[in-house]
Amino acid sequence: MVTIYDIAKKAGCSSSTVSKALNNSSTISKKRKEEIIAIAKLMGYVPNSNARQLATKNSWSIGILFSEDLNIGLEHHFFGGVLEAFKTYVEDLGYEVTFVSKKVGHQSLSYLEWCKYKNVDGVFIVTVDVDDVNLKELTESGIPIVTVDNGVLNVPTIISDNYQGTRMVLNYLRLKGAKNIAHIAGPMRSFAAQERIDAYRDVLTKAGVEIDEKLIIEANNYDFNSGKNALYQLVSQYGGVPDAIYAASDDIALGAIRALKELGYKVPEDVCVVGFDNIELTKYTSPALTTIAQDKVKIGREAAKHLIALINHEIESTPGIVKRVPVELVIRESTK
Amino acid sequence: MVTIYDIAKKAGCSSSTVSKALNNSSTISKKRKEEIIAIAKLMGYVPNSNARQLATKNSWSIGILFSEDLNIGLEHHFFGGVLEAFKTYVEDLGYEVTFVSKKVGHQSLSYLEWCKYKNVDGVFIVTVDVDDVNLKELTESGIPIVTVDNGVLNVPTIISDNYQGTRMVLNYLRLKGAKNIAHIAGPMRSFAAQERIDAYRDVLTKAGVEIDEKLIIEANNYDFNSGKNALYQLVSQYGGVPDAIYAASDDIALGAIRALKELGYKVPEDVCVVGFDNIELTKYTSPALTTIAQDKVKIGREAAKHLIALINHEIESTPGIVKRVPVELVIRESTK
DNA sequence: TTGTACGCGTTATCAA
DNA sequence: TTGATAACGCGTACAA
Repeated sequence: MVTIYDIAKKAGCSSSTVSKALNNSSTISKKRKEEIIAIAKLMGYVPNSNARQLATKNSWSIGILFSEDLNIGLEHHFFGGVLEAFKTYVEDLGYEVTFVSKKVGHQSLSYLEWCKYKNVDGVFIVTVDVDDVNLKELTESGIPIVTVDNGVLNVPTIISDNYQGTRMVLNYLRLKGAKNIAHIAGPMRSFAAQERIDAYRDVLTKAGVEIDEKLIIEANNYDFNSGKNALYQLVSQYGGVPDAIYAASDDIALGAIRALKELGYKVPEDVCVVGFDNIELTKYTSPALTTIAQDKVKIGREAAKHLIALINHEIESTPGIVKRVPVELVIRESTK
Repeated sequence: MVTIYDIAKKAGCSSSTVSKALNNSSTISKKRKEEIIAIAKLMGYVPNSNARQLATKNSWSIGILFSEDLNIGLEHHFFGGVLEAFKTYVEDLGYEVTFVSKKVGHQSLSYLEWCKYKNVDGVFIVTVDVDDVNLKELTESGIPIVTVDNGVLNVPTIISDNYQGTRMVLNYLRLKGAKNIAHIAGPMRSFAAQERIDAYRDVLTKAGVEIDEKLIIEANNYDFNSGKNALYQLVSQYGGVPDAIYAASDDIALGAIRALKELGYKVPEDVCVVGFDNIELTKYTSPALTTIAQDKVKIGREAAKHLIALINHEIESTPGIVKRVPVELVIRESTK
């Protein structure tokens, strides 16, 4: 490893002069500076992150909280996409991105301890078990934090505009002539699920439609099988099929469609179905799914922007939703 | 921030004694040790990563090379899943996981420079543009590296057993009575694509089947549209449809199925189609896809194991495939 | 404009 | 068993 001392020796100057040259200080002659930079390059000098951070007390690093305790992880297209956009944005600003861990060497640490250990400038909570005992300690620590929808609400949150999405779905379905529109909600522990069901009620009520509670059902989870089960329950409690179904996720919608097929119904002829997310493959299912597209890239980027602003003290941390990202209605074959 | 000096003051001893207590040295009395640990806990002491790493010259950190220059990224289920399994494994051993970046602060760095800057113990190449000029420098640097299939072959590689998978597909299809079996290969810049097409040729030849070059076609990419286009080309060059199609990825298979439908063919009645990957949603498409399941978790974990062994000098680095992970044939509705 | 000297928080050596 | 003291590599007052 070549250090600034090695360079100093070769350049015939002191280490501090080298340091100045490398950090383009203004208190150094242009000639010396270029000379030193040339030598540094020649010798293959690379600064040492630890020494630099120790001296400056400045980490330029961001922690990612991505818990795999849940059955939702990196491979989940939505969170994966959001994280990628986030990473791209902050790396371009010169930050490094490290996963928050619960261990360092042989020692176990809490999230907060790890963040202090690494002296991260901020944390992006992507997914986390909201019941994790370590979580509260972290969110209340004062370290800049942002999150995307995942139920942690005492932290600045970037989230899709669920109301807008729901309104677009319902208006579209009603325009198409659907009278009774059911809603298969996501699990209520998810904030997005709550927002969507609230919006469903609100939009219909404002449109003068009386809410039929039999048309509402909560899925156990966001996945395919939960959607399938929910559909069976819905048909049973409603005593038949509605004109249309608004599902809280694409996976739920696909599960519902599968159940409908099993029951002998056709989509969209007998029932229209709309999902939420716009995951890649819904383009290719048959019928291709009409859905609300969430803007993963924008969500990730907005989360990054917000976190950087917090880090730079340009804004104050305010718990709850700080940014709503517009969604889009993508019309395909599952509605007519 | 509380340091070992603060603890030393409170405990009435020297900082070096504190250090010993905290690192469970054997040259310290049990009583002192417990006393100091108690005080440290009371004061909320957390060690400083930078200072420790600077002193020990030991980083306990692994870099992840995950390039988003390609149109394949974190949101890709396969690589996302592999990375997650990798991360879980190494974090449990006490390593921290950081994305390799091309910038630090305002300065641009090559991959290798970044790795030196951070002093990482090893690198896991998940995805990368194989033509990246920075890549060679990194792979030849001597830093422990592993990768999974992505075309970088001068590095220890963990990969699915493509031969086994191909053989299972072909045997199965032939058993079902398929005479002419087409292969829609992946792009040849991918090593897995090459392996699969080679296996296709070899297995059939060994079974006494003469290879009909008209039954082979290379898709431009691994995605849906490439599969769709490839199918049209295949039908055109073959002058009809074969009994069965073995596609190099699920996305390709789904694209092919879509094209077949457009042409008025039924799957599996007229043509059987088999994919490769077993991505989540293929369970739910109609027809549900018969495919070869890749074991993402095992691949990620094996990559982790191998890298750790390299880091610990338990093994030597050998370029090329170091581990083949078994695959599994998952039979669903797209074959009969 | 340059160099000296010290601090960042920790580990490690060696003498006490 | 404990405690000075010197690294580790870098940045930065402050003096020259």
